[in-house]
Amino acid sequence: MTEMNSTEGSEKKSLNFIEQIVEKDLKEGKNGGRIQTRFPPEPNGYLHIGHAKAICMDFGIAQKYGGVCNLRFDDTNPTKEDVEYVEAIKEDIQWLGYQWGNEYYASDYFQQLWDFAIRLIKEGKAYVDEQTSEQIAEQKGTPTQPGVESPYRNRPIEESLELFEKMNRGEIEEGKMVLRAKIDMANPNMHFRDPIMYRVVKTPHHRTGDKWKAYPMYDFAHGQSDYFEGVTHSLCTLEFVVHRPLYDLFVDWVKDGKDLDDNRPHQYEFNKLNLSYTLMSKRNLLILVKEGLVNGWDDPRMPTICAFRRRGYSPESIRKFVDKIGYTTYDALNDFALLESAVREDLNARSTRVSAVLNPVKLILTNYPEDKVEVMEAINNPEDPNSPTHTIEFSRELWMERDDFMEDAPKKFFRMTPGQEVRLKNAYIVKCTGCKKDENGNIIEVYAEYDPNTKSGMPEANRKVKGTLHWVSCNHCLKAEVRLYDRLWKVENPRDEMAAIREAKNCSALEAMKEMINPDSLKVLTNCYVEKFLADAKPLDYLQFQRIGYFNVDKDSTPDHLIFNRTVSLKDTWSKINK
RNA sequence: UGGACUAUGGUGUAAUGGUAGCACAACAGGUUUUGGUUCUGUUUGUCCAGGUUCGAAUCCUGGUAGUCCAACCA
Repeated sequence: MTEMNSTEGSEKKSLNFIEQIVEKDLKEGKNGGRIQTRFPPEPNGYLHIGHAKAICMDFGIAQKYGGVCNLRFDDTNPTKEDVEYVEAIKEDIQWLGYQWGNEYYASDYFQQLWDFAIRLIKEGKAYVDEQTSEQIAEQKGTPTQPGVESPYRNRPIEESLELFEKMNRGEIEEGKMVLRAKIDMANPNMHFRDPIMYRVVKTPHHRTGDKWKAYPMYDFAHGQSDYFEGVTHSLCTLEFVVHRPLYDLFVDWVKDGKDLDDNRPHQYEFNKLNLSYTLMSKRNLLILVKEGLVNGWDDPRMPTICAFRRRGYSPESIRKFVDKIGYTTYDALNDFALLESAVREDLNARSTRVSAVLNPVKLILTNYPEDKVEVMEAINNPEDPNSPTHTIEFSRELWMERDDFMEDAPKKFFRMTPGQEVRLKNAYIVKCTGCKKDENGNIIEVYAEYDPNTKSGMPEANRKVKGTLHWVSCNHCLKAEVRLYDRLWKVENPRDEMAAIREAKNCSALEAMKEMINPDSLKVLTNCYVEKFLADAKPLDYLQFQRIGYFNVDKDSTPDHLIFNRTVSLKDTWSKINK
């Protein structure tokens, strides 16, 4: 955690608006000079990269200003939540490089919240409403029209008290009664129009079982939970701006004049992450998984944290990305290229360089002895001055990339073509002499002659040659499957595009998704060869297949069936020229 | 159309009344045993109209555009 600051925070950077607020509060001695935040996920799904942005904020602020960030599961809706998600969320946070202070649950406060609700009923600030949800919605009005008061609004306190108890004892069916705060049905802020505080849910809770039948709503739980825990800065995303007055009101009520006035949580909102070519909402991700459009929550094309991990992204690269996009109050759409540049920057510095041929064609060095095998030395990472090396065998028959040979090549093709010299990385300079084709004209073998005086390390090897190709020795390599991932969506803004398609065609979310999905988002290559050095590679090892991209071992890989994922390609200026 | 919030190059983000800067992207070139990396350079910006001020991206007024709010979700 501390070394993270030294690597990532070394550049001079201006403070974001939240940091400015925190520094000001600290200076003024608010909350006794204490900083406490929380990361409050609902355990109802997997964390995605949008959550990573919130995590970096919540944990980052506490870390930077000597405070604490607690993990609090916002588990107030048992119909959606499960312990399965609790564990996954904890794993993802830790993988990102953060550690919480305490592990809390909103369900820990059910009793305190209940007592508070009882107090509000007794003070005439809350009442049990027996109307249907449709009736309540109707009376709520619209943003442009005020609401009307419920006929139950002024019922006797004793009646509400008794009914509220019944709600919680399971004597009331779901949907038949709710507890509402008595505030202001005409308020221009919809959240003030007698918001629902409690509803009946009979699904057992993943932690409290069937102890409770009445559960608090988000607005009645969040601010109070923050207050109970001593949160000073309650950070969340922009869509909660309109909730803030209600947050403050409930905190005022629960404080009830106790405590110093500045000893209370304050909510601040920042912009959530929108990424181009990415669909972020949990609801839509769930459709992708359930309908089999992807292979699970950690399919490397998903924007979930576990998918990025499986795909070979480093936690540092995600933090670096979040740091680059910053925090503001503007609803931005971030370019996916920025994330890719962050992961390339990080992986360039740390990945082990290896040779892999994804689309092989045989290269025969006709003047190289048939039985000879040489062992060449390859540096693991040229970016690292202290880099170790590993060895790779060289022989007469090699695999090279099919794309690296052209019989009739354009001028700027610095690769294998008859009559032209190229360098074989870490080995010799060779001159192409021709090729052999099958009856359909497909190239099946490429021929070249090597220059024995140009082995890497020899003086002659310094001769200027335009191209350098990677290769593996046919008799000294491993067969592998390689999975190439591309963006899942064809359109830059899938969220807006999906809404537009659904509006135009009056179709389901699934149908709209099928229209936007990129059919080439996954290409599986089963006939690849990698150097032997990779036999022991593990899923979290960072690799660069030289001249191709960054890769890692997939979690499903076995010694008998090696599987690699492409994390991200290398920048490729040749393909641009070639277009 | 009631309320809340927002607007700086193609994208994101600084400048906190005093020289509009940085990153990504794009383009051109140097270096390179990865057409990678790296280095140098180039292009492109304060939504509009008024006002306050010696001075406005910044403050004020009015437009325009966008986001959010009418779950017994969080």
